[in-house]
Amino acid sequence: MSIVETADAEGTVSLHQRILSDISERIMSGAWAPGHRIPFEHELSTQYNCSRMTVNKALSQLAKAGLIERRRRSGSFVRRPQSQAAVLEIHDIRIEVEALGLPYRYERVARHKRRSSAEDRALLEQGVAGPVLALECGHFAGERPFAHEQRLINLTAVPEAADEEFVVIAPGPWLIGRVPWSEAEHRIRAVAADRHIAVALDIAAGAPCLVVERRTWSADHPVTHVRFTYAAESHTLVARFRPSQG
Amino acid sequence: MSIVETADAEGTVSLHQRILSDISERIMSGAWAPGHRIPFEHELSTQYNCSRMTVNKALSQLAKAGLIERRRRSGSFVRRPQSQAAVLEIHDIRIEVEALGLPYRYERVARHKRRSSAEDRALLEQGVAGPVLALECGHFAGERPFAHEQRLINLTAVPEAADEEFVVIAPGPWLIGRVPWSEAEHRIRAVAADRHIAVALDIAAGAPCLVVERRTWSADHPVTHVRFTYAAESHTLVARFRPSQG
DNA sequence: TGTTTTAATATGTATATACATAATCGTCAT
DNA sequence: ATGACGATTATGTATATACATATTAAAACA
Repeated sequence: MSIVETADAEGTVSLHQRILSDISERIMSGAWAPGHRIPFEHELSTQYNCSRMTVNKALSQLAKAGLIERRRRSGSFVRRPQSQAAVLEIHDIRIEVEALGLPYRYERVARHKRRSSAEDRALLEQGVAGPVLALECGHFAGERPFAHEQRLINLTAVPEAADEEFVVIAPGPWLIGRVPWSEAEHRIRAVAADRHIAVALDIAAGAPCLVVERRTWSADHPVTHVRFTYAAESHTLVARFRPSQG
Repeated sequence: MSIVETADAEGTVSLHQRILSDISERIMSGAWAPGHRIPFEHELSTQYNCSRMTVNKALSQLAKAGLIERRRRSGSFVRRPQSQAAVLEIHDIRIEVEALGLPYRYERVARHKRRSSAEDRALLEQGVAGPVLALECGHFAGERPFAHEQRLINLTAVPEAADEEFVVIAPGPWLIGRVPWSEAEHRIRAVAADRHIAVALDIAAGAPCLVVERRTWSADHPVTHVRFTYAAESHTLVARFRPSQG
């Protein structure tokens, strides 16, 4: 997402939006190089014939987006690109499959309720042992396996999950909207399919797979750990770029 | 990144920051569930004993962050988490290697200047044929290959690159800071190593690899296409979670 | 000359005010 | 009932103003 909002059909944008996009344009195009001092608020308010507050609103947003740095008494300066960040959109698998024009099918393979093992606790980053729900699910695109899901749900954080069989609804959509998440972490890597995954995805053992692991917290309590395994041919993650972001 | 700024040592935060974090806290904790109508601006301005403008500043930021949705005449409502977006930090490979405590070494394997082929144009999403620079580079962690880089640079967009040998400096760091980028796209997938990659990374042919491809534009002109290939064991991409983001 | 004090300046935050805009509600006529 | 229409209401944007705060430049002083 760009910090510049797209104008609507009539092209009516607010003044501070226009100031923001004008300046952002000049920075992006390189016309104002990193280190360059952009005009003072009072200069811009004269240029645009508006109040300083309006200019301030635009510049504050640019500063928050990391495009400029503001220093009292000195002015505002174009920042040099720092950490490059890309936004990964994490879609629902059903949506992904249907976007391919293929019929989606979900299947619960296994479901076990147990007291968390040391391994479970490591995956969940859970402090003390407690009840967990371990799920294994298949996601299909047409007849072909699309992704294999291995999930742990912390029943201390989400006790209602104990009453759910997850035969009809997949745990992902079930959790979303029910549990407010505050933080999560993704790990993405390539692995060779082990025997178990090879059978589940109907590929050769040792074939390359993309693994996306996600750990979710809600208010400092671990909620779930999920590992999606995709056969190499079936999946590419796409990330849009975000300039800036301080 | 949280939209709630961290307070400084004395705990002095501006009032609109406090309002923002109070509300954000209640949403994150689930106290205010999705669909809940949060108090009107005039109610909050009474509660906090401040002007409506101050409340508006906080709520506007929450809306932009995607935590709430604002509807005229109706009020502001907690949004249910929509598209989940994760921020991928794209680091410099040198930094990544050095973070592992290993000595970093860069090596230019090949460099060809040529008129762009149909394949080149497809990778760059370049309209018409023009001069391109094709580079192949190795990145090493200690003695082991860490990543293999295959890059195309559009010499129409970056003519100075034609004079650079890229023996000492890697093309990534060279381009960064020199070319202001405005947009990019990443594709991440797992592949089996072909003969060429297997030799370059010193792994078996067919072994799983993580491929990160990046295409960069600057002011609508394609600048570069790069493909990094990592041996499966050597690399995991980590993404932090961003709740919201409309 | 070197140090301290003071003034000037740009940004940061907050206020009261004004009017625009979109959506909803109630009323009234059909 | 149903539709038109005006009143109401919450948000959206912008203004002029005020004072706080950080930082730098200039002036005063030892």
